[in-house]
Amino acid sequence: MSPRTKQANEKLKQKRREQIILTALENFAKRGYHRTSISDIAKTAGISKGLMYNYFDSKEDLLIAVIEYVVPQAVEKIFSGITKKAKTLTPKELMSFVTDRFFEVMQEEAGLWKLSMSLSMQVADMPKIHQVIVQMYDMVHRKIEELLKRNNVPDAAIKARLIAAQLDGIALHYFVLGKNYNLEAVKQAFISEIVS
Amino acid sequence: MSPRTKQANEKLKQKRREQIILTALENFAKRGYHRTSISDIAKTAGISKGLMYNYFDSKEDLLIAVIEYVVPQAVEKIFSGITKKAKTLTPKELMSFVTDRFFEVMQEEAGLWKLSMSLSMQVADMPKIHQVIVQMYDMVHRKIEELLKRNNVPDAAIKARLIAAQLDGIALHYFVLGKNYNLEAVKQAFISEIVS
Amino acid sequence: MSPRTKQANEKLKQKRREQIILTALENFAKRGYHRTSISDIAKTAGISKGLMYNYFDSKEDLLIAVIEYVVPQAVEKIFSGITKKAKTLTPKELMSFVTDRFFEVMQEEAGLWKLSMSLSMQVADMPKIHQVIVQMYDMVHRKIEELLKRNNVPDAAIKARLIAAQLDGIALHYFVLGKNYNLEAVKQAFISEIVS
Amino acid sequence: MSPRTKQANEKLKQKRREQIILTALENFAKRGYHRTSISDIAKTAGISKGLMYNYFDSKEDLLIAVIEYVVPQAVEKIFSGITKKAKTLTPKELMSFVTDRFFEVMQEEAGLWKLSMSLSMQVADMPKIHQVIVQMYDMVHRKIEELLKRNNVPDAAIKARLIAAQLDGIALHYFVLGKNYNLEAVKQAFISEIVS
DNA sequence: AATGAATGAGGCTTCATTCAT
DNA sequence: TATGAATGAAGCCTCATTCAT
Repeated sequence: MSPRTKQANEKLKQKRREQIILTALENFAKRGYHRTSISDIAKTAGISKGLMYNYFDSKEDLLIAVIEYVVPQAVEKIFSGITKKAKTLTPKELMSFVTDRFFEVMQEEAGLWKLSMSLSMQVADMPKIHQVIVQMYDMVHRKIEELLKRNNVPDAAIKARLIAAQLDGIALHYFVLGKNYNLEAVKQAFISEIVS
Repeated sequence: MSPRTKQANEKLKQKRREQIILTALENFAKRGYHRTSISDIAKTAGISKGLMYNYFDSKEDLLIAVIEYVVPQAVEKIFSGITKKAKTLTPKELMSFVTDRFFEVMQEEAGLWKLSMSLSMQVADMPKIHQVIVQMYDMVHRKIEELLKRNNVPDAAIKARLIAAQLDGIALHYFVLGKNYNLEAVKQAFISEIVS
Repeated sequence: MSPRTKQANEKLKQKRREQIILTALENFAKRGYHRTSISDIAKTAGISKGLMYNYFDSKEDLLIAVIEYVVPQAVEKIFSGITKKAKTLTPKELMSFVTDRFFEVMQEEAGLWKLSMSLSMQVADMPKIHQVIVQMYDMVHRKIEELLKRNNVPDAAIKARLIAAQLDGIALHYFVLGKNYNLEAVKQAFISEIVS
Repeated sequence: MSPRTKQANEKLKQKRREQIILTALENFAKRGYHRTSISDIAKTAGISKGLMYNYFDSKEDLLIAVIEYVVPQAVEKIFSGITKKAKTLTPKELMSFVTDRFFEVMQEEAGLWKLSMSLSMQVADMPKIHQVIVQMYDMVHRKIEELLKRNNVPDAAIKARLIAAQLDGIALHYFVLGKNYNLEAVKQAFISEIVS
């Protein structure tokens, strides 16, 4: 009687949701949130504008969904495998490993990174998004802090903030300056400083 | 009509231009570029929308003018007085002095800072603005590099990039996290690391 | 498949139809026709949007069905029992009885009442609905006229129109002014005038 | 220097405002508020949609403006000249005179009348408009009450409500039934009742 | 030089209706 | 019979830009 099984339907919906989110990220990353229209996204996703609103209540909601969907994945990408490696690597090696992962993911997910950075600066009047972004930064701070504690670094909390700032700063400059930025050299310098 | 009048006019025009630019910065900083309308700016500046277009061909042109006018001033603010101090301070003291200035200016000019950071991330299709911003970052890199060279720091070029990144990263986090960010502690930690 | 099943089905369909109609009335009454969506109604009725279109060809058709189904019931409510009472009550008592019923039903069915009044004013391009509403008013006029004739009131036809107008006018004002309208006092005044 | 004098400009703006208001009334009256789009109004008024929003902040604001602009004029039309006549006519003649005016204006301003009646029933979620309409009904009630007091009618307040209800009810029925409603006869009956 | 009325394209969103399943 | 994903037209509104005055 019922059309499609509920489960199959739910799965399809989930797929569609992801498709929209990824298309949105792609668009937002390319032109920024405000310069991207719902129309753009729908067109890129090959669906009608109206359908968007079956999945997300508003453009802002879509943005939140994008961030909430993609950011944890990126963070996970960076820090994943750490627990396994934790047993075989020295703390310093771990730190170096994570840093490497950071730079890899930053380049792979440049769109996401740029988007969240530009959003970070202009969410004063978008409280929901502000909150999501704050949580994201907090999470990263905490993860780095944990790593430092394993290394018995004193003042791990503040030190974590310094390191996170440096990484984000490098990302910022890399995105702005592009090929003119010697990312590899900066990365090596960063690692050798950290590990020293 | 007379040459005098022409000159006076020219001066007046220049003044007005500056006034518009500063008003625009104020508005852009407060609500972001896209959420600020030409109407808003004209109203705040106390002139008509029409007149705005006698001074700037488009909204984007105005944005460029803002960046071009204001960014060098901020950079100058940070590094000004350095040449004078250079004679009386040790290199390390100089470094510490500049860092202090950086944090002061960052807080004083938070609006400008946020604006240029958010623009930095989404200038793919705004080449003129991209160029201005690139120059700004380059200038800062060079200034820090000079300072480091005075301190006989090896690899001054790369080191300058690391420091600049860290400063901008701290600014980024500070703007996002606001009161929840312990700027003072981070700043002290940064300085003591630099000077060590 | 068997005739029995067909009959049962038919009955079920009828039940469902009524259920949709009543749900629709409830919704239309609460938020007005235009501010109520088919989605709203389907959700409230616990069925799918698609199924709605098995029962009604369009939203306007549903509206017509609502009016056609519900209005006669309300009229009936007011005048029901009259023939029985006619034998035991004096004409004046009857009149008073009906008036009481009118005010009762008006309050019980406020939603329906408001809906049909607001529709009454803007049916220029909805001829079907216009017709239903016209019939309703005619029916009421005739019923009142009959009552008056029993009372040997001269010019019963015109008088009926005056009374009907007064009742509807009171309803109108009551709906608009709500608690600020002293319905009880007005009602008493109306009855004492009628009966005098 | 300035284009047009400010006064001339103000006058033009006022004219335009009125033009929009009257066009809007015409449209709202014909098809109701919800079935009339801003587009419709702009088209009828021969202006762009955007211009509407130079004069009114929203569609709802426009509706309020329509009512506030037009209702007092209609009320005035009905009750105007009363103070002059008050000296030469007996109270009953006055009452009859006002009633006549009511029916004239109701027919002349049928659009406005229908609009405000239909709105009356569906403003539950438009508080601003509800308020305006309540005020309108209050005003009429007070005016009638005053008239009755001159006639030394007891219970003038309640009586005024009854009369107002009757008049509005007649209007309601007249609008619904159109040519099938014997307005002239009803009117005569109403007047003779009132005056008796 | 200066105004601000006017335009029109485009943005976000809603919703009646259809149709594959 | 029943679902609800999907469409697309239409609605309200904003705003950069132009232009008559």
